[in-house]
Amino acid sequence: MFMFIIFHDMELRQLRSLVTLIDTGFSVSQAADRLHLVQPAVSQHLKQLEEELGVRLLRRHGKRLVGLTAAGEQVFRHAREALTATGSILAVGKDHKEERHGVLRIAATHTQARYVLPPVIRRFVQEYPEVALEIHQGTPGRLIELLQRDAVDLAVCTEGLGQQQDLTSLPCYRWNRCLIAPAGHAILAQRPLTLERLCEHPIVTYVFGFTGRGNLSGTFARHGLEPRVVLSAADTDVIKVYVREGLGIGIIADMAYQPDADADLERRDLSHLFPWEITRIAHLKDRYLRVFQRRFIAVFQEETALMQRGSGPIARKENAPSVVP
Amino acid sequence: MFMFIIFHDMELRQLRSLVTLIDTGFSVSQAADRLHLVQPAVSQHLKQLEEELGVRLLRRHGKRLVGLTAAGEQVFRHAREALTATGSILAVGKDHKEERHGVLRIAATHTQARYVLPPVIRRFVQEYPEVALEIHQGTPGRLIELLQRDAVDLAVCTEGLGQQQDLTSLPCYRWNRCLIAPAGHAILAQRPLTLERLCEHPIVTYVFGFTGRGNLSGTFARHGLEPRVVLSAADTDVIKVYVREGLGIGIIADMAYQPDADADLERRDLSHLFPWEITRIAHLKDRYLRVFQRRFIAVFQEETALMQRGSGPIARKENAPSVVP
DNA sequence: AGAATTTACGCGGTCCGTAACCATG
DNA sequence: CATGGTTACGGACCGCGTAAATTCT
Repeated sequence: MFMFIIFHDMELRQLRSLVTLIDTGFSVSQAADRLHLVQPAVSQHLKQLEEELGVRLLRRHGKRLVGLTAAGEQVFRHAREALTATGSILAVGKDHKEERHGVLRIAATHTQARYVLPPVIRRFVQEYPEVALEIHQGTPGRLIELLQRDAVDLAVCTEGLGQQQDLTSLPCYRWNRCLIAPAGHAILAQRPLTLERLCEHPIVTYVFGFTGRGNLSGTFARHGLEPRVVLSAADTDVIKVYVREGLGIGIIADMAYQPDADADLERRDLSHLFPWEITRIAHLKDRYLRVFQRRFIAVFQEETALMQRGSGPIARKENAPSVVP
Repeated sequence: MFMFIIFHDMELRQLRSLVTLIDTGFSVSQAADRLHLVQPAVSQHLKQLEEELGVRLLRRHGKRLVGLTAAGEQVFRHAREALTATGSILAVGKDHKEERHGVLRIAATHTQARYVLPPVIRRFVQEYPEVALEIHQGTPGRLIELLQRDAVDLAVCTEGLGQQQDLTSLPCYRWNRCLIAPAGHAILAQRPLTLERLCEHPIVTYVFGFTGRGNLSGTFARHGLEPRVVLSAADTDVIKVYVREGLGIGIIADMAYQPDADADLERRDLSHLFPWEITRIAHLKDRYLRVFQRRFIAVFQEETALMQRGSGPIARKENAPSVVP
């Protein structure tokens, strides 16, 4: 009779199952679907991981998985690192194999996707016609989540990127707000525009958490003012509609005003009232970016710099700080 | 008849084979030995990697592997990241399973191992009697290599750590040189000691690349002086022997002078002549350090700070800058 | 009861080791 | 011809899918 000591190696699929489990909010079946496996397979992966490490990673209520233990949190972090690294290896391979082919998955807020990205995309597809584009839209919080779970490659975003440890972000351009009102509106005659005067009118602007709303509300609050926001939307187009309806004056991101399409609305710069916002482009830290992904970032920076220099819809007094890392 | 499209996943063992291949200087057989596999297995891993990525990773002369391609370099970097991450996961497991058990692999130069580590180790083994210690010795360059190939956990080192991108290092204590000479030697009467006076005598000191020899030679050179080094050794003990023999005066790291054992040799401080050296403790970047490994670093910092405050062999005027990151 | 997870079991694929083959210095 | 790497092949292992059992909502 012999004793066989069997040595189970930790494998990548087990880590994938763990990470996907967490991405799905601890549903083994959903994780299995995403991984194109059946539930028992994923269950087994998790069990194997816990067995091999000799530590419970998952908190359970009976058979339901409800969260991570302290050990699980640490393992999770390193598991994501490992998967990022292996993903990078695949990306390196693709880059050297067919440099001009691939998929570019971008996530952006509505304002970015609608008003900033179009010229960038136009130039990019011209340069890389064989690269398939995916544009995802969502709140800043959601964009970050998409990056973290590697559902997108790049995110274009103004808020909430600074504090994420696992992301890298590059500043691209800065913007501020402008006022829009139907031609003939009383506020258009008032010079200079002050925070107080804005408060005299009903306001239509962004929902909190979208497109710099935090800094906007904050600025009013810091001056002890309470603007009367009659409607808030996630989406500049919606704001414009209601400003046209006469519901109130609009405060929108300046790059969202289009001289041609919005000729019926008059525009006033508000950059003397509110802090500048910096729009950044972010990706998973330590992730290998394919050449066309890096190129997209460069095109984005070039196009937005151009936009700020006044050849685009927005004329600005000073030159933009064109940031290149 | 059906077409079966078989999807080969990249696996960790393939990455391990690639990384080990490089660590062994591109010998497939040696890599296989280290991995406890046979040559064909490793060969297959490498082939599978190249096939799946669709890119040549290895440069070949006939069947001999001689180096990495550009793509191989990039893949290698990320492969090491992936393995570091999975190694971290195993370490997290061990920490939560048996926090006080494990192996601590330290690499140090001779001076550190002989004169600095002993009191640190004494305290550490008292606190963690169940942790097995391995102490490796080597040149600074070798220590870095050992860290990079994950052959040791920590390295204690004065030179060459700053420039390595893949290592993290913490400054621990600073030191300078001292002069040693047999009692009654002419130089002991000379006050103050200057670089010029040192040059009047034959010198015994460290080999270039060891224990701050670079800065030592550099200092003389910057003053246009050329010391007459009659013997250089990698090892303070050897230097002491020849100083006792009367071969010359010794210039050694100050923490290597031991008042009791070296009572026959007189010591003079030389910190007014040479730059201070900072000894650091380094580990692989992004690697998870087990609690007792972190504790070892802390003990090292505490003990060396104590040493510098004058309760150890070396009395210093000012308090040491106890650096905690 | 029903949804979700774990246990049981069998098949197919594959991973590694042995052995033969090839190339280089 | 010896050293080192690749190709060929077979057996053991195990990972996944199907199906039954179990447990919590």
